[in-house]
Amino acid sequence: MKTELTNQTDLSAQIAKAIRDAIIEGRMIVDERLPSEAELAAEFNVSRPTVREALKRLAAQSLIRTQRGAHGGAFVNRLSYEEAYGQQITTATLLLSMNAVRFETACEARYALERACAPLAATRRSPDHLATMRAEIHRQAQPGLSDESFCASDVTFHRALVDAADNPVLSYQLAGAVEAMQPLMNMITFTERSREAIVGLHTAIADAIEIGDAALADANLSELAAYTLTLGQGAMEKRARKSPA
Amino acid sequence: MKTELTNQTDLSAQIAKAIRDAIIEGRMIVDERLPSEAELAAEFNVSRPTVREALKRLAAQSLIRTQRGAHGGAFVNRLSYEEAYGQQITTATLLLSMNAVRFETACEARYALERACAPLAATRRSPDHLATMRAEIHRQAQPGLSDESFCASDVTFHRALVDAADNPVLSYQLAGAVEAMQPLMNMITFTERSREAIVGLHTAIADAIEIGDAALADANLSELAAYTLTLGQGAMEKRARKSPA
DNA sequence: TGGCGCGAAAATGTCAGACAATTAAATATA
DNA sequence: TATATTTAATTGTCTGACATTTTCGCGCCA
Repeated sequence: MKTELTNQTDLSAQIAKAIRDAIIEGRMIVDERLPSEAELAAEFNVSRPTVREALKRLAAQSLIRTQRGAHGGAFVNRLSYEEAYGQQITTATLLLSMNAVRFETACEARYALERACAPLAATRRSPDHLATMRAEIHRQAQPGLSDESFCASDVTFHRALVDAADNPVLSYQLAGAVEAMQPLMNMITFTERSREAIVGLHTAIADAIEIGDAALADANLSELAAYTLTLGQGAMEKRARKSPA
Repeated sequence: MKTELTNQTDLSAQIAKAIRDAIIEGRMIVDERLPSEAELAAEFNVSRPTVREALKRLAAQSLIRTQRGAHGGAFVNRLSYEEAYGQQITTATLLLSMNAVRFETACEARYALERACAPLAATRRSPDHLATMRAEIHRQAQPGLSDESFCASDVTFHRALVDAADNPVLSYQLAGAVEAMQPLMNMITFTERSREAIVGLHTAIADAIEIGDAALADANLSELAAYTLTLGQGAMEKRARKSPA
């Protein structure tokens, strides 16, 4: 079968779209093998390099995977949560860094979403998630921890909190929101006092989650949100004074 | 400069990663022009088709755009909210459809996130967003509307609700959650009674948002969540009976 | 002097054909 | 029967060429 293409845009983009649509609309199912590159080239009436460019586009979105060898080829890939997390994080991080998103905006979004998880987390938290949260709190209390490590630990803590809600779709959505904040948080210099305050709130949150008190967890998260906001605004002001427009 | 590559994986994947890292880490800024394909080929010591495959991978993620012609080339692309929405939606939709996510899980995630927006929406809603919500409610009350159109209108209504929170980062995050639900919702056959109930709740939500009553909006959203859940469970049961495993 | 057309140059887009590398199945061999 | 070898299919990569698009500058003419 020869499939018609216009010559308005890149052929490889059109071919990629045609295959992507087939996958999204369910005309191709998971693990189904696509025709070989040579066959696709014949079908779309283009050369093999052009087909390959199209396939690479799809591979970049984790829509297909390729195998070499005799019974190799391109297969429709089951999009795993891990892959989806990764794409989410990349996209969210770039979106924030490239669009001059205000610290307040990102912070508000992140804590609004995180508070949505708190009630579920309070109900369903497993010992595992609680242990992770406690371990990260302990790490954060270590003196001599660099600001970067402190932030990284903060991210791990919050992801454990989100994962405690035991809803993979929520975890997927939140991955971007939590991780993309890290570059912004990394701009903050954490004083000993501010670390102490954060560790205190983290502990309060973990306690509330442990005893299953959703309202208390929510209240503490709110407080943490407000505190983070003031820290961030301070850091942003300092930056602004150093390099005025 | 010659950049070394291993021969463990695809060269094009390695090249794409090298460039992607440069963009993410800020070593290349928005609108900066990449070296020409020939120059990249020389730098990485590969052929031009290989470089092109790498560039197509990046283009698929909207990280670069290309221009033909004399002063053309590949440029670092400012990731717009629109592009990010699109990727979000594609990824979220596939994630749900390919991983046999239960209706309950998706529904819970969506409404949890949406309720996070409600308080902000109640504070900040613009006449524009309210008008969109009212218009969609009106459309939903039309008799003879197909189930698909009803669902599409539902999505528009909820996106207006989310956008009313006036936080583009939140809107971005929620785009996937709201849109990805549509295929699942499309499986539901809406009776006249259920449409009436939904329109009623939508109206109650819009009213609460309009008068700025966050708690009332939240309560109505909760009720809508619960109602949607029962509708969905009914539909899933019917499907299960029709085609038992 | 000022606009207009036209060609040169630079870059991406596409093609054709070849060879390398990898993998699984079929076949031959001990 | 178990193992080694061949073979075929397929993706990965390279080379070289040509097509197309776009900008720049030059010469021409009013």
